[in-house]
Amino acid sequence: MIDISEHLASLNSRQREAVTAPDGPVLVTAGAGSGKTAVLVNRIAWLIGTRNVPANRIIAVTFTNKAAREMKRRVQTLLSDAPIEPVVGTFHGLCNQFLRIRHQEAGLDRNFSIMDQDDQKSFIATLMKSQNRRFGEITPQQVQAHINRCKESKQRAGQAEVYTERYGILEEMYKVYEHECEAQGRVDFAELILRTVEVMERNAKVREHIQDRFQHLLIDEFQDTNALQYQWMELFGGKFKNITAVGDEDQSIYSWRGALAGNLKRFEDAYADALVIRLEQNYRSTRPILDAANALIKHNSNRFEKKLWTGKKGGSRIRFMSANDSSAEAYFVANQIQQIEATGRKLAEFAVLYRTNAQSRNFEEVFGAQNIPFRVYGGVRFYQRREVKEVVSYLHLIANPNANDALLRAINTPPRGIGDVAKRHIAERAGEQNISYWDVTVELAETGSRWTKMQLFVDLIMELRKLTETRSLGQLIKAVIELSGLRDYYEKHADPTERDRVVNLDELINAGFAFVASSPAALETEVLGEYLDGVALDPGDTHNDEPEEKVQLMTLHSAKGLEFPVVFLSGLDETILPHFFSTQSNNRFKGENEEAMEEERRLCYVGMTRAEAVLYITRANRRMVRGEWQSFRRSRFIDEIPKRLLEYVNLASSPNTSELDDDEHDEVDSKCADWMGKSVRHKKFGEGFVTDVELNNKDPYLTVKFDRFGTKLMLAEFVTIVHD
DNA sequence: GTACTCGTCATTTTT
DNA sequence: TGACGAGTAC
Repeated sequence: MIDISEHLASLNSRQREAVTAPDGPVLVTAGAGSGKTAVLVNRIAWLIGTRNVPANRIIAVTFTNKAAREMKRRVQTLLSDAPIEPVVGTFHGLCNQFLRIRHQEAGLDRNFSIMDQDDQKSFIATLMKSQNRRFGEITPQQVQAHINRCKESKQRAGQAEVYTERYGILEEMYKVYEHECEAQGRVDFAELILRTVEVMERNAKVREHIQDRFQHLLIDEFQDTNALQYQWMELFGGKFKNITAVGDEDQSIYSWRGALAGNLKRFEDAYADALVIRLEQNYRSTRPILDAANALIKHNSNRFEKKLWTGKKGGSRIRFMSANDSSAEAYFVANQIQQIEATGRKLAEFAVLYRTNAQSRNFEEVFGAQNIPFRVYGGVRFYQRREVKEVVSYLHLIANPNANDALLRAINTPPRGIGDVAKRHIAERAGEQNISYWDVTVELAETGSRWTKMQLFVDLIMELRKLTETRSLGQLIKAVIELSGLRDYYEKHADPTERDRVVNLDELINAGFAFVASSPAALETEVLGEYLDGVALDPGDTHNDEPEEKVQLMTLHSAKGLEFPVVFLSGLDETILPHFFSTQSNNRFKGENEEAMEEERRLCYVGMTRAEAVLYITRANRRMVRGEWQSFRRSRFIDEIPKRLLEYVNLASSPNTSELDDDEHDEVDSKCADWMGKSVRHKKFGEGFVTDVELNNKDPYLTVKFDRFGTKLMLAEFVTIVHD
């Protein structure tokens, strides 16, 4: 038995309650920075160490590979001697493992390959082209959205009733897509989960086996689960119902991808006996930051009321800067960073957050000019680069001869004289004879001298396939790059930006060698398959682990889950944050899209709660948008933050931040307590109750909801308390 | 079959 | 502004 009581002692009582909750469903709603990961990690360790649950009978699910790795690492640290690890992974990663083992039950090709969103889109585009017909207004993205939406609601092609022509085309393409995926052994992200759910539902033997095996199921970031993932949870945890779900509806920022924050409520309703624990103590941010974030998120109506608090004393006001234009905004940020850095902070402690990727340009230019090292997260990922994708499609074709679009990409890269005519010929013959592109290519190569170019390509692939048996992955990738002529092609290219691609080719070889070192697979041929899964499911960051001394630039979405001592939340302008699309109506009769607006507010909330000590909010009157100057008004979100928490600064301000003293805090808190929720009477408006209290120059301003006159803002002296 | 030019189009993107 | 795909010129 492993004693983790020492670790439990470092938790607060609510956290401890969650960690040591008895068997049965547990729902933890955990505010930003309230230690939800600590709860999950400690609960796993407690189950293994104290409750003697075998580690391999615990399954924990996260959304990102990074989070999964982190969780594994921390559990391992807590249980230093434990020989077996719990099963920890992402929804997609776990489903992939499930399907690899049971590809027969799932009706999948043994070597099925996984398509990421990009692959899926271009696959659909290719299919649409090969249909040789007009699609009117319908784009591949729309078909993709349709397919993914259907799969998320468990709908297969042809199951929906078709009322409009448009919908008919979408359904038709869905059918073609399904058929081609089947034929080529391709599986998209949604399919991984849908297939798993289907097998679990259909196959009682598999279901019972899995349900018996996993005594405990834990899910992180529950607000981000979609309908299908909820069903996955019900199936995997269906026998013991020892399900621990952790989430925060206020941090739900992926509803546009099908995430249903309502799953938290659904869980609470579905498992009536669930132990519900709310974590509201924040360990990350100072009080002014928290107060501001709380005040902001309170403007969302569709949420469960909760208030984050901290035991921390002190903390400076949020510094708000309104610049004349976007470059002044960036100069201000650069300037503040330089000044604060001089007082001893490291560059990696600063983060600049923005709503859209396009905003990073401002900062990149100015930081470059000011010699501030920075790192931009996101952008074009390593495995999305053209030259990398080219090598990867060779690998796909080597591993899976049915991968038609991999063949199409590889066969003429670098250019070797096999153009559109030849490709079309391949596609047609494959269609007529119902065989793969690869088989056609082999046939053509054998039929005569007219296709010598194809013979060379076939020889190349055959040779490379042979190498998989004797060479390591790194050597194989190297061979692909050399023998295909890709290296030569890029090295001799006239355009210098094209020549730079060679660097990425070399990096890819390194990645191949590094992967083998960390891969559990025994055979070289299996390593290739695992590597390709990883490319799709866990492309990782190219420069991930190096502890860099650089300012971090990223979108609000990618900042979720991270924290930084100093945060610059930039672009707080109407139509940027909140974004233009959420200020638009999706319905002719309503002014704004309320749901979308609330998601923007949550996004802003996520950004603010990333800050530990210092939070800046910046904006600009004018910005360059698509090559034109545009004017902006400040974001409504700024007005939703109480004035007393903001310090207005300008370009010339030094970062000596003004402390908000605790007395003032406490006074505010006690004044708020005096008035919050009380029933009051006003001479003219009659009776109502207090929904909010703000202090302005120490005078309490009340927001009062009157029975007959709606909501009014007024000084407290104009009303009298009727009763508590 | 390949290289260039022009027109179009622009949220967020864990997997 | 700038990235990307389609269409045109070699």
